[in-house]
Amino acid sequence: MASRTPTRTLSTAEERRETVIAAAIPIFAARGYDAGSTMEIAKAAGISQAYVFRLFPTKAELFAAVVGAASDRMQDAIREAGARARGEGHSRLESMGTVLDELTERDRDVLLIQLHSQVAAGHEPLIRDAARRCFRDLYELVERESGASEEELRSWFAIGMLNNVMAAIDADQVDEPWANTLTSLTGSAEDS
Amino acid sequence: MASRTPTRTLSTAEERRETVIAAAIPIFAARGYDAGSTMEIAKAAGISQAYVFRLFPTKAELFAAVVGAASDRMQDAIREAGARARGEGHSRLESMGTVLDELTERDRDVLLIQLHSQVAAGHEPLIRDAARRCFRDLYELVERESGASEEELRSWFAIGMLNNVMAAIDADQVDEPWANTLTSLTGSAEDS
DNA sequence: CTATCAAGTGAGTAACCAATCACACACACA
DNA sequence: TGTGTGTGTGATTGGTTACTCACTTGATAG
Repeated sequence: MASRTPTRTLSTAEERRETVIAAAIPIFAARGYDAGSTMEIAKAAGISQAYVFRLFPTKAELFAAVVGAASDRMQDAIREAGARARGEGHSRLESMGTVLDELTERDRDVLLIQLHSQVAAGHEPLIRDAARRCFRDLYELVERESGASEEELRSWFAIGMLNNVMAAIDADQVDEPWANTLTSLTGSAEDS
Repeated sequence: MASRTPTRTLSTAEERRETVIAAAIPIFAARGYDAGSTMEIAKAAGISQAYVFRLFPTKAELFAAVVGAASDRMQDAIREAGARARGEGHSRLESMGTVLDELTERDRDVLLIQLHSQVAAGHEPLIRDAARRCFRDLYELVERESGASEEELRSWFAIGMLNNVMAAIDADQVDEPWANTLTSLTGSAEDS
């Protein structure tokens, strides 16, 4: 024990946890909770698989941490959009709409993590809690930032879920009416 | 022994396939593609695991068949609602809205299968194709039955995806603002 | 130099799972 | 009665997985 003088703000183990989470995001995003293996993640993070389990007691807890990180990244994007809207005098609700488009284009992994957390929620209580927490935090943040009505919030989340699913099945690489309609972005006029 | 039981008929392979698909639906719905095992499905169908693989060459093809069956069940519900709307003189688009509510309440497994097919699409081409086919068929059917605009179709599917996700995380068992708003049904006026 | 303790690993283990295969049984028809 | 075809299974295989444990390394303080 004999601990003293916290000269380091982040412990090394804590830094490693960040590394592992960052390495796990693309893997879980691509393969999901069940099919994404801890061995693969360990290799991507440059550590042994054994050490993954020293940093996170179970795979489920690692995944829950990844979901939390993805949620944080979404929240940052939303706050940023809110601030930008205030700065440029746009409607805040309108700018909430464009957040989804930006995320769809730029941070696809985060959307996929969210989707995977929702389906893994069905058979892993820890993940179910993480997925619900993600919704609660997002909901309260968007409500605060946009001042939108319940009906508007419902639509916003609905479009978000549609975007997630379209990303998951790579619908933007299909040139058929359903794919074109369901992947068209919310904020943009079609040509510009 | 008990040598001569009168006329014990063996099932035809096609009948068995239907049985297996029916048995697989709740299992894949609850546990997803990766975590739902063929052993579990075989037991639920009352046959050996080996025979599952005689009826379906791979697990992915079994799952794709399950997705097809789920898609058929959704299409039936939609056609029925369309016919009912015509009979009762309701707006057809309006009745399309209530289809989702009914499915959410009555046929949750079908919604979950759809959701699971979408996430498994990411790492299994056969399933990706099944998921896309499901969307295309559904899209064309709803378009035909409702005569809705692209914007309306987009909203309809978006709400559908939101319902799927809320079902997956059992949001209706959470009494918090986000859960109450995001699970409120489309067709009903709100209570209290 | 040595004691200490956290960071980190190699080498497992037990369980599980998709897929295979040789074989048994039931039926129809000759 | 025999023969062929399709239904069905027990036993197994090769591979993967989450998770464990005994152990080493490296930094730091007295």
